[in-house]
Amino acid sequence: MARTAGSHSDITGPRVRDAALRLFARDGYAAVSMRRIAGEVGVQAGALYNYTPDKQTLLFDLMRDHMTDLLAALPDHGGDAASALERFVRFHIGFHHDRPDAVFIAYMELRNLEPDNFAVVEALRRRYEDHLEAILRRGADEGAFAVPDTKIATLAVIAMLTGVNTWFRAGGRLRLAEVQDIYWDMVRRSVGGR
Amino acid sequence: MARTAGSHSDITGPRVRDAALRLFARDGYAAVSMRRIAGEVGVQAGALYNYTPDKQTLLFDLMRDHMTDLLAALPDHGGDAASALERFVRFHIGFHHDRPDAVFIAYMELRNLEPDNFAVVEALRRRYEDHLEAILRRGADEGAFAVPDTKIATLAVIAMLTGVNTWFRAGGRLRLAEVQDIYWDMVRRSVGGR
DNA sequence: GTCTATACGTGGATAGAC
DNA sequence: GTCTATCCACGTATAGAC
Repeated sequence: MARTAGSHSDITGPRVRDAALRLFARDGYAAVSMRRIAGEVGVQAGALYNYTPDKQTLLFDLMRDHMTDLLAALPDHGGDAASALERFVRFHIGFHHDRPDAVFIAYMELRNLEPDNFAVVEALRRRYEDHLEAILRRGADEGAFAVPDTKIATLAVIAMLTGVNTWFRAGGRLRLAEVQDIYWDMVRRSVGGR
Repeated sequence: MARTAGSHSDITGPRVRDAALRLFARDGYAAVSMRRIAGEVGVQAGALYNYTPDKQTLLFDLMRDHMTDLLAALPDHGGDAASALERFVRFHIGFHHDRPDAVFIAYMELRNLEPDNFAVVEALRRRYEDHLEAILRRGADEGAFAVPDTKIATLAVIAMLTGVNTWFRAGGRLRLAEVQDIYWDMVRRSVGGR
């Protein structure tokens, strides 16, 4: 309906983002040129600027959208604290496993964001941490958990869970569900649960 | 000792490495130019090549030396498994806290190592993991720990501990010794100790 | 919307004087 | 050992034709 014949903007745009995501994850933002992204998509470098004003915005959009998706997908944290924590652990591992490139970029490329963009992404990340901390604090208040410091416990748990992405590969010794079981066991113990 | 008058090689060399360490940690290997390193040291770019054959070797030397120092500083793992694990936890946090730049580079710049260099650094990292895994396995065999999978527990513990460097700053709410206490408590619980 | 062509800066690394 | 000067490749981004 009223789209110019031969227009590819609705297909090329996502392809630019996909290529950038993959290349940024593999080689790092600073090491990836616009020419290389264009090459992956099959267009010339100049054509990329129909889809992003510049390289920085391309990175920022990828990171912000990843964080937004992450927050939107968070499981409900109702019910008792222990089951809410279990849902969080399994969710974190599963969600991150499904998006290894976006996760890697979200953790590695923070320093390549310009200050204003950094502030936006950092605020989103903070909201994610707050979600977990609320679960831990509720469990501590109810006596279900034994955590001396909920903020530190939050950071420790997230660091532990995110580490899965550095080594887990489908088709290896363990299935994802087994990894989720093992980590849930370790997280539960670490916060003094049960 | 027959050193040429005016020679600074024994002082400029370390200064080149120090500057590279700091700049690589702050902005990333790919984003730091040889000119900028030279500027920090107070020499011209060409002079750097008296101290390193190229930029890649400069990065590699920093990473390899860091890993070598880390392995050399590992505490003895004798005694019972629980106390060996406690020593390891306190050591890891303390050692990493003392060298934030080197630690950051060791984790962030692996992908910028050329294949042969990567293999060397990866082998050293593997030896560090094996040290911890040996403690966990001994504890599991002795019945001191309850870990379903020592390899996963190893990676989980290291990820959790290394995460301290992303947020802890001296002069904040907690002293380092308190952080070590809290993490030792969480690690001990996570492997089912005591 | 994509192309070619290009402006313009900066990168790693080297040559040769001092 | 350090300097200046330079080579040449590659970076981001833009202009204007189609």
